[in-house]
Amino acid sequence: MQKDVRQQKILGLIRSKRIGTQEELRAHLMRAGVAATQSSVSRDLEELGVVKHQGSYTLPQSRDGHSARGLLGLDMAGESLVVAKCESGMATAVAVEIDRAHVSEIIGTVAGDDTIFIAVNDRKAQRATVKKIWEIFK
Amino acid sequence: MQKDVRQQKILGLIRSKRIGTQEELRAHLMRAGVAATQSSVSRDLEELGVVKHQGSYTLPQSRDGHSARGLLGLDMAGESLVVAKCESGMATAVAVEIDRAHVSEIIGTVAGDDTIFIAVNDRKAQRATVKKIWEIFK
DNA sequence: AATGGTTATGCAAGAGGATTGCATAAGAGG
DNA sequence: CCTCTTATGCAATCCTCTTGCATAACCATT
Repeated sequence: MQKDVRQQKILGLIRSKRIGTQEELRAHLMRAGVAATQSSVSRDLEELGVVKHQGSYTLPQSRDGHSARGLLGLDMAGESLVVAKCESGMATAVAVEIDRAHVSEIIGTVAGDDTIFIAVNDRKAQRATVKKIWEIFK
Repeated sequence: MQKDVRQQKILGLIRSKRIGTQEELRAHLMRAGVAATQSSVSRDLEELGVVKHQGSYTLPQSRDGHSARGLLGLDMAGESLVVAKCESGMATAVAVEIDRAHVSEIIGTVAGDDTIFIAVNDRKAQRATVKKIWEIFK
């Protein structure tokens, strides 16, 4: 499926560049090897919750460098693990918050000092989980 | 879709009756107005995490909060992880007990506060592991 | 090891949703 | 009103999920 890849690229693009129109975004996607029509871009922006602010697309409540309550990043490992990187010593706190959110795809979490392992069932659940956790901490 | 209804009925059935084979389960489903083949039943049981224990199907989950020495339930994630849910703070103790049992399929365990990740090789080992651990604590 | 009973699974078909592009409507700013 | 930009109804297409069939794998017993 093309959609997830495209949306990820879009997020990357609007974070790194000033993008003023959907056609402009579309051109960048093209150059990145992702074909898309303006229709799709429009629908993606809607889904991602991107807003146009002062003439360019941006994520609402954009993070200004400092991490969201201890969470530094999310990665996927294999097809049934999501790995969360946290600030030193914050993993447990972050894990508690994730647990409290009751993300349905999450089967279990184990926290170390600055890393959390999150068990899920498959790639699909992985994607959904990353997305949801990111929502919690954004 | 038929699937959700069928799986709910299955859960109800294995909780209320002693069911020893998938054909038996299938017959009960029929009587409840849900047609199904043995293939579907097999896949449902897999998805639901149902385990055959002492000759009858059952869920590896303690219903009544009161657990078998700290173990609340077992789940499978992907094809090489078993996730054990424990009472708060009990994960390490439960893990020690699991380790002591020397379950041959278990490659390693990591315990957090109330969750244990248990690494195994494949689906088959997963099933065997859930069964064996459940038997230890039952 | 063969057998009989039970359970798992590869494959292909069908059903239902999700995704997309096109055309076009709606909106925004001059 | 005109142009540029964005949103959306519709239809075609693509995918994923579900299922049954056939059969393989498994397991206990002899």
